[in-house]
Amino acid sequence: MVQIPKQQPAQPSAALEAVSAGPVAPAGPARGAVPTSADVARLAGVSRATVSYVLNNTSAVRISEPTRRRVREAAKELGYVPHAAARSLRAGHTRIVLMPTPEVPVGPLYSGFLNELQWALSRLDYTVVQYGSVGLGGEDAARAWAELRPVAVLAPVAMGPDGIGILKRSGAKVVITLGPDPVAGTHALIMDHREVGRAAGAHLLARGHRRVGVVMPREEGLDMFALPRLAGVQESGAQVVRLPLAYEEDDAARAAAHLRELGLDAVFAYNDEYAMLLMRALQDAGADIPGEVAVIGADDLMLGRLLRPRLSTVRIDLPSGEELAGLVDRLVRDPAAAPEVRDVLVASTVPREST
Amino acid sequence: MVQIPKQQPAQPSAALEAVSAGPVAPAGPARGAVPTSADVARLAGVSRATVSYVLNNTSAVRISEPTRRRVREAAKELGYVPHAAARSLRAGHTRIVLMPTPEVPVGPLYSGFLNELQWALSRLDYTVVQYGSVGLGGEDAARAWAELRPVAVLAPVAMGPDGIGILKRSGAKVVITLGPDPVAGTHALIMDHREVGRAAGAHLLARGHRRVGVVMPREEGLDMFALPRLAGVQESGAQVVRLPLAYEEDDAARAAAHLRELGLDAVFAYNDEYAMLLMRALQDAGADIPGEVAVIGADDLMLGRLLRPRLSTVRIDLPSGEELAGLVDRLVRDPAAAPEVRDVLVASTVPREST
DNA sequence: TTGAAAGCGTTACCAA
DNA sequence: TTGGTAACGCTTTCAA
Repeated sequence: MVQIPKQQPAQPSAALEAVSAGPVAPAGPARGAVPTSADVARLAGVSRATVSYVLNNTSAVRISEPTRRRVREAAKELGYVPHAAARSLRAGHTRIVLMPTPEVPVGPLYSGFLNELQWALSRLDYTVVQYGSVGLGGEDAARAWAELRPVAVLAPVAMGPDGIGILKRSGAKVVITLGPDPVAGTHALIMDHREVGRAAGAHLLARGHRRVGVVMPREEGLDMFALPRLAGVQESGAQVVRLPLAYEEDDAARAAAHLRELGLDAVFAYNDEYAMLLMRALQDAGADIPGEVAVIGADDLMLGRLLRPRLSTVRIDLPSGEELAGLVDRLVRDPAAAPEVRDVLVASTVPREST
Repeated sequence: MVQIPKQQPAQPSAALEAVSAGPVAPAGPARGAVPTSADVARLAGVSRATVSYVLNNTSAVRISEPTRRRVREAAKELGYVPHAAARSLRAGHTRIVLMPTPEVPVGPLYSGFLNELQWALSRLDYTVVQYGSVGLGGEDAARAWAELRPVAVLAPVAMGPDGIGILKRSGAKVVITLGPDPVAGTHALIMDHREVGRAAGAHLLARGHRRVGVVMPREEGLDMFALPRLAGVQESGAQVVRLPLAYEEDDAARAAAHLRELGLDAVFAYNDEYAMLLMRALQDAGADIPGEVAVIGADDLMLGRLLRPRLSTVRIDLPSGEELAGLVDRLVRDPAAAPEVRDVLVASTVPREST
């Protein structure tokens, strides 16, 4: 209460400008400074409130046409752009949807899915933020994400109940987990890749193959999908041998030789790309496909249809990005809705010539 | 001045809490409300300033160990997470790097590149925001982006000088365009896909092929790359025929027939995937490759090595994501640096068996 | 129809 | 060593 009580609480920035820009009172924004709505107001000769009304087309208030024009012209002249952070600070919420990025390139199918989802969300006027958790554990990652106060989070499987609690408590209206298992207290899109393995295993068994090799990519980060796919094959009742395979020709040749030594009569190759790699190595070594060994991939990529023999595969249907974005939007509007658990991964075999 | 004038200007939220949560003054945050640093301060019995000092490890100030502990415990108990928007509002800047997403799936090479870049930026502690411009024209898009006050923008080619002006004026320290041509006033990473076409054309000419078909994907959005690649082939001096091709087997069969009718002796197939598609159609129609018609792709994907004949291709080297992220970081620290124009796309032919 | 002012959650200056 | 307070840019209620 000693000095400068509350003399001119309204125009502090104007004071700063006077210092840095030169002359006195009604100056424009300082050179190099970003114009604010106050600058627009000053230039248009109105109050900040009026500027806000005009630029947001607030319908509850009637502003005269001349005033509107003056404000708009001032805004344009200054190149004024509203400040999203300030706006959402005031509003108390954001339109941010957080999508933690998978750490690893994760195949054309899934990344296409994420991409589509992203676009669909943008179209619904959400701001999609990709956040790398970068070496943070579950809870630390959740805290980092929570700083952005996202209205919704689409979390990969790693997220546990604690992380979810942190996000919810920070104001996230919706947390949706994508993964093999539901997490208590939130919506879940179950994407159980065991189904993929099961489909492949059942198909191979039906064709009379018992001893099945399952390709396990050596590439980091693919375990997330590879392990459940393996488990699925095992559940189908086939006799399973793991075949580690790096995405390189040399390693494929080695794996092909190994596979023949083991006397396996079929291979589930993780996906179509690894299948193509391994199939080529087998053919180069003189193996007959599917006579000596049957090969099945997954993801139903175009390339499978182009191989000879044509590659059998497991087709994976994921919901469209638009559909999912719609779900997110619906849940944001009605956050009280009971946790929804949806099985969204549908696997079906596409028999072709390689099995 | 009728009710509740300005009695307790300091604790408005506390007042709200009193209403919704029950008892009087020093309550915790209202149930369901997001805890703020003020809540932490209250619980720890210190001021907000002290909370800030403790949680940010401000070195300029010495806080007693017991106080630190009290603050930290209070924060943990409440599940306090700082509010990024408030922080950056106060700070006057963000660590947001805006990366407008391409509207279309754009091939494994480029999307891998973007993905890598994104991770590298996260690792440098930037927040990467993917923004879909969704039908906004250049300037409107720029304005939408500017609302986030990004410290840096990595813009696709579309951005013109006006858009750049808007971003710069809104406080973006760095704008980098990715595209075929530099834009005045900013840094540019020149990715000139004509080089790809030139390399392919030169290679085919050197092998004695004159009449070259150039595959033009019918898929939307790929023109961005396809047109310059076409132009590059034309510049190489070959006689060029455009071959529109959708990424489907049927259309490939049609295109293959058409190509043979035209008597072309070589094809540059846009990329390896289209090359594989077309090559298969040609082979199925009984064409000898490279005897009757030579085929060259681009991007040097693994699949090219697995085809028979092995696919010749144009290898594209882009800088690593880490390198680029480093560049962004350097420019952010030194925004005054003269605009840098770097040619980052290096194309080299990888001759194999298909030419 | 317009304006004044409060307040969103932070941090940083200055005083105690 | 700690606390009070102003200020970041915006929206919105209340008054005029």
